[in-house]
Amino acid sequence: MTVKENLRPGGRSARVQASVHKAVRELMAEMSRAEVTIPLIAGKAGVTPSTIYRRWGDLQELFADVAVDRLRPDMQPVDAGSGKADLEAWAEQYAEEMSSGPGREMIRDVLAAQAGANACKCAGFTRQQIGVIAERAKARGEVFPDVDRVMDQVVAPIMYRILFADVPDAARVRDLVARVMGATD
Amino acid sequence: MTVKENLRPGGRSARVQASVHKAVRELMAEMSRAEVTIPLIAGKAGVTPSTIYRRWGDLQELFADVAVDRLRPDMQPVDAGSGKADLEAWAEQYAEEMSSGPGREMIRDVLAAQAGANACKCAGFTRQQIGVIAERAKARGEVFPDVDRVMDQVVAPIMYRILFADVPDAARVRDLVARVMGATD
DNA sequence: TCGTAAAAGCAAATTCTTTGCGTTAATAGG
DNA sequence: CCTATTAACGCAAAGAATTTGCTTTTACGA
Repeated sequence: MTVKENLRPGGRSARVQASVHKAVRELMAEMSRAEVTIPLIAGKAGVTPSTIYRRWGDLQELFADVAVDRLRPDMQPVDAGSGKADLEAWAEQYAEEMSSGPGREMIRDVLAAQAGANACKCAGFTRQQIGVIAERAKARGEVFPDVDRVMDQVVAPIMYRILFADVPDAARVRDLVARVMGATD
Repeated sequence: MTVKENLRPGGRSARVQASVHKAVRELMAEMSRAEVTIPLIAGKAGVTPSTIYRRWGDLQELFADVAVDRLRPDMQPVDAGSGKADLEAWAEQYAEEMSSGPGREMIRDVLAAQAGANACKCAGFTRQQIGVIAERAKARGEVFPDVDRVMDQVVAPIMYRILFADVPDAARVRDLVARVMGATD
């Protein structure tokens, strides 16, 4: 049931994984999530259903695997001149991406999977992005809050709202950033 | 696919719902989640599978429905003498319950369902509990932070950690409470 | 009491999932 | 360079879950 982490780039396993992931992404784009089935994915990917069942176990694990891939940041946080501006820009984009339709579904896919590793990985991505902003701020000689505190006071509230309530708007995100940047202790 | 909200207490629908919920809870107690199937639940509940399929749609929606029921608080927050003590006691218990094995599974069940209403309802329960603590504090003449702020700075970080990372320990929870109670703005 | 509509039962058809076995392909050792 | 080994895949049949049309039951209101 476990998906191999380090596949040789040219190996057969890697090719299968790539074509299955691609098939999932394409099918998700053209139909609702509930209509996507493993036989359908297998057909589009050019593999047999049993291959998918054996490698991923079930649809949820496969979806989670694909979602983590798509949630991996594709670039470093933009440099907006100061730590606060960097964090503000990053947080606004994060909130927007994550609260979009596809964003919410990817998060749900990640959380729905039995293996907690995927969710941890996502939090790791986020933490790393904030780490970059923090390092940059410190290199400039600025004071910048601990990464853990930013996770607690900015990332967690955004994600909580997305998951359990409404979509956080830009003003609220700025407010969260202002609060964590304003704290002096 | 939608489950009726207000069922007549003695009606047939209410009886079916009760027996199905009971069957789900019992089966979850005696076997792993992946082994619980709709035909199994139907058998235990004394209904036919098609009844469940028609009322809930699929296993995830049914699980979410049961989970919301179980996440509903069964009592008011205990009075520990002061707003801070109340919040501390409540938050510690909340963190403990939610990060337990069954707690995590219930949260995942709620979030995995397509209908976002269940998740909202859970956040509503939490908000209401905090509201009680806030009212009590204000009745005592204490200053107490806004409920939204407590949600952002205490509840959200706890939930984020449970979902995406590790289990928050009591010290960290106390730290979150201390911070939100210390803020003066 | 009777009519009505919503919900449940039943059962057949369809679709998905599991599994045993043979085959293929990548890797390591000679 | 060639062969042994092993992990992964394809195939196909068996088993289980899901869907659906139709009938029957039940609660509620006229």
